[in-house]
Amino acid sequence: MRLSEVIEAYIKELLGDSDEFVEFGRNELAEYFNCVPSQINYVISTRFSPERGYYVESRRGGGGNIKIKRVDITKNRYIMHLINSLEDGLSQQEAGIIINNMVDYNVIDAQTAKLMKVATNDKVLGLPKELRDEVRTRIFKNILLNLI
Amino acid sequence: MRLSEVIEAYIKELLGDSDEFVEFGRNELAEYFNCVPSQINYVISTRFSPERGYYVESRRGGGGNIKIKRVDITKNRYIMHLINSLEDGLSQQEAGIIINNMVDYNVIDAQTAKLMKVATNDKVLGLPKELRDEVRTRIFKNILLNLI
DNA sequence: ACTTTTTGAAAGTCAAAGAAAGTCAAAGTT
DNA sequence: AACTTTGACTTTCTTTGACTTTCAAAAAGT
Repeated sequence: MRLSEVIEAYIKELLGDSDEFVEFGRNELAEYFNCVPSQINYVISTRFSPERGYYVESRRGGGGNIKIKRVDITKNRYIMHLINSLEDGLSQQEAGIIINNMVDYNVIDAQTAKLMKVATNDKVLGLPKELRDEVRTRIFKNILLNLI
Repeated sequence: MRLSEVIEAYIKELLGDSDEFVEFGRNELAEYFNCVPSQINYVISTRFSPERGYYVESRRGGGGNIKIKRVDITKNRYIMHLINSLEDGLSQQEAGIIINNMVDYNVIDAQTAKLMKVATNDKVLGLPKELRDEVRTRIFKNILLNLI
């Protein structure tokens, strides 16, 4: 069994059924599994992505840590489906259409829609096009995930 | 738990909901938490700055002390003040602290706070640091603008 | 008595040290 | 070829401590 799979399983074990954050120190975990700390990052980025229904947060510095939360993907199939069907490189226009649809379907309210539009707006992001669409996609997916 | 957070929580506990000054000796507090006095300054400057809606006064010399008060302002003024006082190059941490304060001040609800945190999160933005703080600041400011 | 000086008790500043996590590419496996 | 493991280097946040500034009360000078 691959180490990354063991670590993946361990974190999922920690997560259990609850929809709470599970929290740990990267170095602790690495020590526990006798691997380099960056192995943990590898596991997180390959196994705990938004597409798979996970939201990840972390802090550096003294007392730093990593927090992972599992979103109950059965709870909102519509949103999960959306997340998985999103190509990388979402344009502002596409995002806008999706957001409007969500309002129409009462998935989000007008205020949330507005904020989502602002946070995925071309001018606000203000990056070269390729990068912009990439960043927008990440923001969009993660916001979606947190709406569930 | 980080000492700085414990101290932050303690001071907020002291402050409660009242709009009175809370008053203490820097050295006393440092002694109470078993840390160097300048730790208190660190907490104050990172958590209780004017930008975050606090007013701080202090006196040196014999019988010197520190007084902290929550500034009571309306939502829109709070937001306007925030927008104007935001430096370019906001870190995730700073954004997070400000968002938490907005919740404390009942300027935004928990759901909006979450959305804002996601949209200003390092991992979600996933850009090289120079760009990241810049983009985050734009997103943050524009969301604020749209809350008015 | 009334200034002026001293002195000690605070608080402030700032940079260095410490403690985590992140990145990225090279090396190893399957 | 694709996936995994490793490690050197970077970035971020916190803690610490030496040094500075300020203030008020006591001491000293007039």
